[in-house]
Amino acid sequence: MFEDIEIKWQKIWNERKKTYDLNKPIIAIDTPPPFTSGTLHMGHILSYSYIDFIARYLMLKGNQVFYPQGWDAQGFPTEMKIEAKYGRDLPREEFRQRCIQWSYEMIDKMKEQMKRMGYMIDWGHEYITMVPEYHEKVQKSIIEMWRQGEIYRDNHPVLWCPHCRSAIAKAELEDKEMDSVLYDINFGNVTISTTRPELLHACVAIAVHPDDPRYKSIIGKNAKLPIYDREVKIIADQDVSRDFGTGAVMICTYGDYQDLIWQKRHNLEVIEAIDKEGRLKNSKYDGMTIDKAREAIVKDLKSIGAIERERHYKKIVKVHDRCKNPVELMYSYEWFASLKKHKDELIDIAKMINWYPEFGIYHYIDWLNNLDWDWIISRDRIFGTPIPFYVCEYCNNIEPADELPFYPEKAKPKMCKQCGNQMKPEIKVLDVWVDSSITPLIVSKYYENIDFHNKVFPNFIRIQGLEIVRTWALYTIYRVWKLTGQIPWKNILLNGNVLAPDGKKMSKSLGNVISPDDLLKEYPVDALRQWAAMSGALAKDRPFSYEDIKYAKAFLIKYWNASKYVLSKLKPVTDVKLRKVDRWILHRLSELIEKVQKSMDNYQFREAIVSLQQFYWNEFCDYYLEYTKWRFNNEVDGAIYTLKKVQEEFSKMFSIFAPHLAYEVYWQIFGKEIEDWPNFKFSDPEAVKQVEIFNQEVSKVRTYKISNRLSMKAELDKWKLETNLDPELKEELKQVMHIKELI
RNA sequence: GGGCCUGUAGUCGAGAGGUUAAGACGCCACCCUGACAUGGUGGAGAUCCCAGGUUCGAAUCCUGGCAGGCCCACCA
Repeated sequence: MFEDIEIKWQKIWNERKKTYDLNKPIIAIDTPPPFTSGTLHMGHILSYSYIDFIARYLMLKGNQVFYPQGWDAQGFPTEMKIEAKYGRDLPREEFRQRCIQWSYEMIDKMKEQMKRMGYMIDWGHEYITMVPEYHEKVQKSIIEMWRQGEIYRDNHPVLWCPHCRSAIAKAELEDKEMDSVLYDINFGNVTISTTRPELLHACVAIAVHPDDPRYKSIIGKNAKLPIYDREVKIIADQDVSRDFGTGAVMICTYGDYQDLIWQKRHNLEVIEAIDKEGRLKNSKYDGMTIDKAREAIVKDLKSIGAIERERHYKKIVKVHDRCKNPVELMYSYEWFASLKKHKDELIDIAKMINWYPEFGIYHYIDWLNNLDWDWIISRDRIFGTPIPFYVCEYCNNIEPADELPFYPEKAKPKMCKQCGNQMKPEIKVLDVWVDSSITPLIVSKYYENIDFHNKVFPNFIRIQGLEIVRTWALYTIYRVWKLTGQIPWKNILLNGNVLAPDGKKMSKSLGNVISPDDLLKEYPVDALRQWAAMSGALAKDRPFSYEDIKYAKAFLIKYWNASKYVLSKLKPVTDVKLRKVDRWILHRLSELIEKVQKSMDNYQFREAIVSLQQFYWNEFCDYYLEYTKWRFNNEVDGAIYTLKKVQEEFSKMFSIFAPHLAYEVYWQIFGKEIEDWPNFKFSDPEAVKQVEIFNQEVSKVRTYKISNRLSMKAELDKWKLETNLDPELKEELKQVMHIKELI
């Protein structure tokens, strides 16, 4: 129904080149570069609509708004797609090219969707993380941080998938329930419980609970490993669970995450138990796979009578989401950024930013307080920004690349300044969060145009999901602080997830996914945008609501029809005499402007859109419009002035949420585009008071007519007035409700 | 186990010390009244999760429960 209007205005907006007057202030917005999956989901619609509301509001208020869009192209999901299509054996460069090509196709699709949503993005300043120019900026930033001592390479425990032979990120873990056996193994003076006897050779201590009466006497003594005949210390730690197994545990480096904590806490030695292919090392079972070694050692332990008990139970094991194989903790050379040592500083910096909602900052603070180690910024992948360093394998010296962008395949040879040997270009790539954590600097053109940067920085606002506060927001604040000494933005706004209507997460497997494209077949764009505004409190997960979007569509139709009415009545006015009802609605309009403004200043989109809807439908259409009808036979200029004024100012405000229709309506009345925010004030409290009583009287007449099965138009000979009305409103009542005489 | 968020008609939700506790969906009845039947008008429907406390006054503030959700950690 409104499609022609949508197409008309999108064409106008998208073909217009945006220009900026550099002599005036500019407000920059840091929007999320979406991962280039090829389709926007409801969560995208929610957050990009939020951004657009803010951008349009700020623009109407007279600001120059700089609002570009980026794309987070690199990373694991794209590699998976390409692997699925072309297999695992493509040469690196060809693989990368395939990824790039695929990403461009996806970007085109998503860009079309964004344009269709009417977002006023400045497409002249798009950025894509996979292009050489972007790589260069990321690499520059990393080298700069390395110079500051923020980046280092270290041998460090990482999550390792022996099957894929790669370090993986915490986010790539999945839980899997597996059958397991808990063995009680006798160590002489103590019996420990373990599910991983094959790690016995990497046992570096025994731990018991400090208050466990069974073991109090042996704390500090040694115990002897069976088979290996090596002695380890018995230590106390409050993390040991007294009820589990025997209440005594062997600490191995590393059986699991808890082992790592204990090793650090008690400063224990490290024995590497498993190699990168998942075979044992430093043991009597070297070369065996983990499963084989477990079988073998259990047999050996049984033969010497060291196993006292076996218990079968189900255990949750962390597996790699890609191959479903158990993940090991393992030493590996990786690159790190020194996040942890700046904990307090980073909390102080975050407090300089306004968080909407305020509790968002606690997600940030809690995460920082619970950080176990620094940010691992390297990945064993292909489709990513190369790490711009050379490494000397002989003396571990590191040198940054001389020419950027740096690609290891094309890197010039380099000799180590320390030992004279040939250095190796690093072939690992950077974590994708390294790419995306400088978006405020990309937006502000820090690496291209320092004058522009100085002008817009810190950016006005960042909008992002609550669940990535601990990654994107944290890494951005950290990196931008180190690179520029400033906060990245003055404000940060957090949005929640869109759930399925039943309150569950949308997922393909549950078949409850609602897509924007499907909705747009049935609902106008401006309805979808209103849904976003109506969807509620910030940073709160909300089920998708068909009620809301249906209402939004109905509201658009209402607005359109009322506009038709107003348009049909318009004519030049000369003698504007305002009646009390005019003064009432103008007063209410003036209040509405203030209220919506306040809501928008606080990013309360729901409050703003609901105020607009309620005013327009329940006051303007349901009452005021009806009050004007009889006047077209008489003195009508006051009504025309008022209708036009409400329509004008309302359309301006409504255009934040429903730009297509609002611009069209405004265009039809004024022959130009909306260009500013309402600047209209009107106050007449006395008229408001009287008209509110009048409205109640109207209701009474309506009730009477209904209970007597009369049409609203039916004429009444007499009506007994029980309240005191002004003569003008008495006349109004007679005319509006078709009453001959008031008694 | 730790942190955070949320409990208001059948459903969704506004309200943030004083209102007859908005509005929407759904339900019932009537009305094609000069834009709109994708509409209009009216109606029924709420011990504002529970228990204490602060206050002249609490849905609103405090304390303690109970329930749900999210994130994190998690038993070797």
